[in-house]
Amino acid sequence: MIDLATWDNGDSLIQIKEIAEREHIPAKFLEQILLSLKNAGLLHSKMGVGGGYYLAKPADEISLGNIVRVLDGPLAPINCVSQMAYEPCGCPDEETCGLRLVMLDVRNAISDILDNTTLADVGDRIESARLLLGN
Amino acid sequence: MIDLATWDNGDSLIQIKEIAEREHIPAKFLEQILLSLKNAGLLHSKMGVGGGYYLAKPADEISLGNIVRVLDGPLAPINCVSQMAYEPCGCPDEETCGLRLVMLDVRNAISDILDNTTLADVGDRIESARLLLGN
DNA sequence: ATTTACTCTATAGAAATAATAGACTTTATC
DNA sequence: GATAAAGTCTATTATTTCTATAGAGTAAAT
Repeated sequence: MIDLATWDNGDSLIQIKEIAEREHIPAKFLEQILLSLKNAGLLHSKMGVGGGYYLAKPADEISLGNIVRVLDGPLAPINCVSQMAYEPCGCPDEETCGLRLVMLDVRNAISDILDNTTLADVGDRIESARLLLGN
Repeated sequence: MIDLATWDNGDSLIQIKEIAEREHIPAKFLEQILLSLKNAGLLHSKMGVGGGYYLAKPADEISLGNIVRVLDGPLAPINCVSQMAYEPCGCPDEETCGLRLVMLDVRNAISDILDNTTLADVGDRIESARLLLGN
């Protein structure tokens, strides 16, 4: 998604093969990943000659949280503190479970970062890093 | 470890079977977990009749970070931002990898919480939660 | 008609996770 | 010294997840 946001210039489509080469990912593996992101509504695509993928929304409207949830599932380290996939964990009392209280803080810390960082923000950070290194 | 810290009254040893029953964990499975923690130096034990486990250090000197690293490995979401298990991830340029910059923030946010929360802190939070709920 | 490129489903291999089993060692106590 | 209690150590299994590969199918441009 970062690759797509980086190389997207508004009108051009980007092909699996292109991304696979740039990012060193097996094309057939990438294919499934892109398909998941498409089915989740984060990407659109066009079939046939000259086809390819493009972001479904502007880069500043797609957060890393959106993407990670699609590809890796819940942000929470344990399910009993997950917003999207809550499951009781079987401890004696969830309300007063010390581990759960701390892991909820962890989940929120992760979500504070990933849900508030968009693909556009990532692009900005890449540029800053390049400037700083003189590339 | 939280169970041990909670039920530790300075001199008594606690047995696998006891913890297994309180926390609903298969005893044979718990056994291996406690053994790992022991081999990592976080627990001590005594064999034979009247034996059991006890914390190797006071509860306020054992952080959740210590424990999680022993049982689950690195805190980092990806190895290229891990302090304890760094590995290159194969992206074109690590220095300017946008994903890596953000995931480093995530790793640090997790570590800020887990490395600064001790078993004693967890005990305090459990008590506060109980008071609040009137238990 | 042909080529390009995405779509969809199945499958395989490796690693991690959760759990189980059994033989062995140490120690207290009768 | 025999016995029972309790931790030690290694192997093995079952399930799931991760990473990857394969191949047949569909859509669109030329």
